[in-house]
Amino acid sequence: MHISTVSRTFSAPHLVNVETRSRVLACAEQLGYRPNRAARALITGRTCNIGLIVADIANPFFPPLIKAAEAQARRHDNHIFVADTNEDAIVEEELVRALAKQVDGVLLCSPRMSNSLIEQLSREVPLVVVNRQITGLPAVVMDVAQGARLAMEHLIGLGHRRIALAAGPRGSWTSKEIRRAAMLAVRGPGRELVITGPNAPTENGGLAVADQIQKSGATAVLAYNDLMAIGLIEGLHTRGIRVPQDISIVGIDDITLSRLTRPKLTTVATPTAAAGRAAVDMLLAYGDDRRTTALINLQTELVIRDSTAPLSSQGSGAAPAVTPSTTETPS
Amino acid sequence: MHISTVSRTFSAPHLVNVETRSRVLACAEQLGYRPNRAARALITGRTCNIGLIVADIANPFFPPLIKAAEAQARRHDNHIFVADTNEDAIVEEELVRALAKQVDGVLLCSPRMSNSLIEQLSREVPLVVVNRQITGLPAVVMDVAQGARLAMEHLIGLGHRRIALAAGPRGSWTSKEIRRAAMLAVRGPGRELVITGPNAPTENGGLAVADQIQKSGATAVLAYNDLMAIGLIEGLHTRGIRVPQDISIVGIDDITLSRLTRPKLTTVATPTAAAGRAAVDMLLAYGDDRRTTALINLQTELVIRDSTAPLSSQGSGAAPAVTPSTTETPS
DNA sequence: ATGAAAGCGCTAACAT
DNA sequence: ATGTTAGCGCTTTCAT
Repeated sequence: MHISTVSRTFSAPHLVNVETRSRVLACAEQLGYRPNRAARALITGRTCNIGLIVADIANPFFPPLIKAAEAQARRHDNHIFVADTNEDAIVEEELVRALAKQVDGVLLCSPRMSNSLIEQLSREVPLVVVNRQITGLPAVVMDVAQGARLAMEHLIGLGHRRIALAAGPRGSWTSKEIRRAAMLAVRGPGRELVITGPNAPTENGGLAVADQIQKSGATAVLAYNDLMAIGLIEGLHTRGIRVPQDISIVGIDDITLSRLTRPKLTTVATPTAAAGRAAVDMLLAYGDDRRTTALINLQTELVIRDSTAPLSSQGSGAAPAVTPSTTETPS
Repeated sequence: MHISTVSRTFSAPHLVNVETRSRVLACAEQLGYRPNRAARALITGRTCNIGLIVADIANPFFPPLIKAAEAQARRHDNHIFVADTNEDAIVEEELVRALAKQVDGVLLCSPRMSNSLIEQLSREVPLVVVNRQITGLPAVVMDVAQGARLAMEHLIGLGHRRIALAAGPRGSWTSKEIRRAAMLAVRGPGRELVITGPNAPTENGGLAVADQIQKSGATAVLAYNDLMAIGLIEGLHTRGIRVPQDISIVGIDDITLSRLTRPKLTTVATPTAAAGRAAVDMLLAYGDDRRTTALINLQTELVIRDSTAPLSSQGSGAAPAVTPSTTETPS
């Protein structure tokens, strides 16, 4: 029994006699033998590894995506390299190049690079982009534009007329989409959209815009993501502005946290786990017909909780609640 | 200029003429050439990859650890495979074996396997264990025993006498440590420790014990982690029991979330990022002298926030607050 | 159905 | 300081 038979037993079992096969398997079992995938990759060109590059592992938006992608990859006997760019476009590029040789493809989540750079990199290694749409590249996006529209319609329906948008970081496709959709949705007589940003997509980013929001006189805010929304609520709280009594806040993402804060956050739910799975599937399907540059657009939905309220029950906007209309008794 | 010179330029630059070296580097730059690390690993035996196995990526305890480990690994030009066991010991074993050949070592975070299995696996691939102490194996642990003691002393200092412990999952070393320390700390005249569990280390796990906690008559609870503590607060809330007025709750971990819930959670802060870094350093130092099985024990500290209060200001324990002593006026 | 041999991209002796 | 050679563990023709 010789080495190539062993190889066939693992990579093309049907080519080997049933009996020999089981003999090989028995030996392997006993010796704890497993084919070395790196060596195999050297000749087959397939590493069975996937790179997953995210902007910030600790941002609660990503872990569900990473978890789902990892599970899906493993279902197809692939493993996942995870890397964190710290929201830095330079690191991002370097990371793709560094991983290129040891993976079959890279999942680029919420990239901050330029389109042209991404296109260039996609010539060096198969790329699937998540949360961004680039002509000619396979992508998985979540329909945040629709989500932003729903959020704005919700706020308008509640009577709000002056609405603020706390935009996301520079280079974020998602932020641009939200901005575009928000402008469209708010457009109308007597309505106004105030845009602040760019902001860091974090709690601190939200804290930092509280001041501008207060001054803007907006009675409602759509934030780039839940983390910012939560920071913003904190910031407004310390300024004596109550949510939702004085101002309504809507987030985006529906991270686990948003069900647990007080008030519970009204938000646009994005299907992050589904996105992770879809991205992996897309990458693994790359080989089958590589010219098809698919685009998967996942639906979002508005989850109404406690951080939004009708304008009528509110004070006169983001100014501290010392106006006549706010003569409430403590309850 | 020949192939081995190119190789040397990258792996032993000092052995090649300065001029030739820069010529090689220039060419490489122009062609976008990078040494294939898988091929290199085949001969050197070093993959420059590290496996990181966690119980649940989506559990907010892990992302800061993963992020720190990834950053530290990259600082040493290593990459990280991340895998998720879903709290399943079987998956855990399979994962270690599957990764063994393509990494220089594996970081096993909060493993649920038996000690003997872990010892066996450590003979197949260098292992560093996080959040668990196994004689003879390099480990990074956080001193949760000390943390649990601090938490209990805090509660006792507040006048609590009947204290509950909401234990963690079966197989968790951390849970055992906490239990041991809690029993020691609570021991004393007129004091009693009520233990419930094992429980899932999640919000749902906390929700699920709310009932037992209520019936236990405890006036304070130490939970296995913040997630459980938060779930427990929710569960108690729906039963009309207020935290901290009716019952005090302490969590463990100090995840980001615990600063953002209402009430803000009193908790034991565990240095997860430091643990991630330390574990990577330990693994990379493995080669230097492999017999040294170090143990790093990181300090924890108590962070007092709003979920704990003196017994005197509380109702008569976990029973609904309809006792005479709770005749408070709304404020 | 199995064996023999070449070669994936690289490094590490060993020459020169 | 550079070239030559063998071989890491595997897969894949090509023979048999």
